[in-house]
Amino acid sequence: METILIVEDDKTIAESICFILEKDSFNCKWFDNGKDALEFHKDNEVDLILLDVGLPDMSGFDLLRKVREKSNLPVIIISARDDESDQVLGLEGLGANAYVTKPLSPRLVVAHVRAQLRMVKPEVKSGDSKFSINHAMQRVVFMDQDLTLTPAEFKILSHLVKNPNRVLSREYLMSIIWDRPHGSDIKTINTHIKSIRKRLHELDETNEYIETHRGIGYSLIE
Amino acid sequence: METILIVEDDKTIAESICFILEKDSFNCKWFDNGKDALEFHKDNEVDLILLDVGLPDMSGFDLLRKVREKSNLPVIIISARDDESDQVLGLEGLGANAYVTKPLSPRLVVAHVRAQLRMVKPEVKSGDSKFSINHAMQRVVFMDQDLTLTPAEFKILSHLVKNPNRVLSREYLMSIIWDRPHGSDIKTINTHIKSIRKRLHELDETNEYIETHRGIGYSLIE
DNA sequence: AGTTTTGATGAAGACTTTATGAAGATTCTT
DNA sequence: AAGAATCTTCATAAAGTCTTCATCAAAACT
Repeated sequence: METILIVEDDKTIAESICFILEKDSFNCKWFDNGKDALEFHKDNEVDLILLDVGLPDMSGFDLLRKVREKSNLPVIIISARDDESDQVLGLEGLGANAYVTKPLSPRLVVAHVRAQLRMVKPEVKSGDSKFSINHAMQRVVFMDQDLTLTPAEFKILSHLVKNPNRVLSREYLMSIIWDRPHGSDIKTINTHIKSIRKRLHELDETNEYIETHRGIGYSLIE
Repeated sequence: METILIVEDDKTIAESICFILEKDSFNCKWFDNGKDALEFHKDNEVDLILLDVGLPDMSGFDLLRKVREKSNLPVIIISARDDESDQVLGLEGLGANAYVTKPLSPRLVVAHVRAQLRMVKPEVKSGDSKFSINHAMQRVVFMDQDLTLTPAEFKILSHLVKNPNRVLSREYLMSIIWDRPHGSDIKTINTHIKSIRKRLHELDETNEYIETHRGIGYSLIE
């Protein structure tokens, strides 16, 4: 699952973009300043950066330059300035991949995100985890084998894989499964977890990968 | 040397872009109408298309759609219309890669061209696949035999063959079949898939090549 | 220890999605 | 305009999935 980094000091804009991206099953991280964003990018896997050039603490162009020193990932620039020289500088000089100007439409931004990610090769990259997500096939890969999962199981497990060593509450997992509010029993999650565990056991009997956290929810152990 | 195809009916604009591109050691072909451009694209290797959506003979979006039936190469749209819905349609619906609006600066256009070409993905080679596509004949070749397919079937199967091991949603497959928005039932795809499967079975009973992904769509297994 | 709370488990049935065959509508060709 | 091919819709069957329920097991609390 792709992680999008949003660097934008306007909370309203950031939230509306995040909302659409997450509904689109992108993983979305928002920072309102360049320093924290750079920090996060250093330690985490990021697939694309949405970058506002008008940041309070440091110029967005400076951030882009720092990012480009280390990686080649797609960067989409958000700017209030509709000035051509900025665009050329950002695109050509520093290697941004696209440019949108304010006032911006969240839908258009997401369209740009998809347009960029479409061209990045669908590499399944996994660190040292036994899990990775094959988004193209809507499958979770476990120890180099495709897991056959039902839609609900896929949604739950992919979120657990995306947030390893982190407890996800039943309420949260419920909200993932359904598009709209659905007055179902929270225990339903237990049953889904049960069947996910069963499928994992079929491939590896030795370990317990999904840990129960009493009264809260579940987490995936790395 | 990369070949850029410019489809633009304004000679002044086309020439100034070509001038810069060629100075930048790109190979540049200019057409003032979609038909000739499509013809050229069919028979020649093209690395990127610069496309004006306001063409006299056919809509630029139609051209983009036709190009997308056969290839996945970067397309940058040039438009006089600064209208959001057009942008979203071009970028998201049809797979354009960037969008610039008139009045345009040739330097900015070239910056976009470079930004796109920098990330062109390594081609997917269909070496050991049982499928190949004969575009000229509008045929899919399966185990060295020509499959007789209806137009809709060809469009669906060729896209599946071009994206093996990848789930294509029903919505996406619908958009492939129709030139313009068409308020049809999404279940129509099921029926087309059924008849494609039937034709494949006539040539090979042993295997299931098209896999159903519940709630999403279909994929072709290699 | 005994009681209470919470989670695990297996199975039943409700529900949803897809497959299928056939009929009707549309488009294309002649 | 007729006929053929194709596309879409529909009804129903089949398959797959989700939720609930009853029961058992484990942990927490007194």
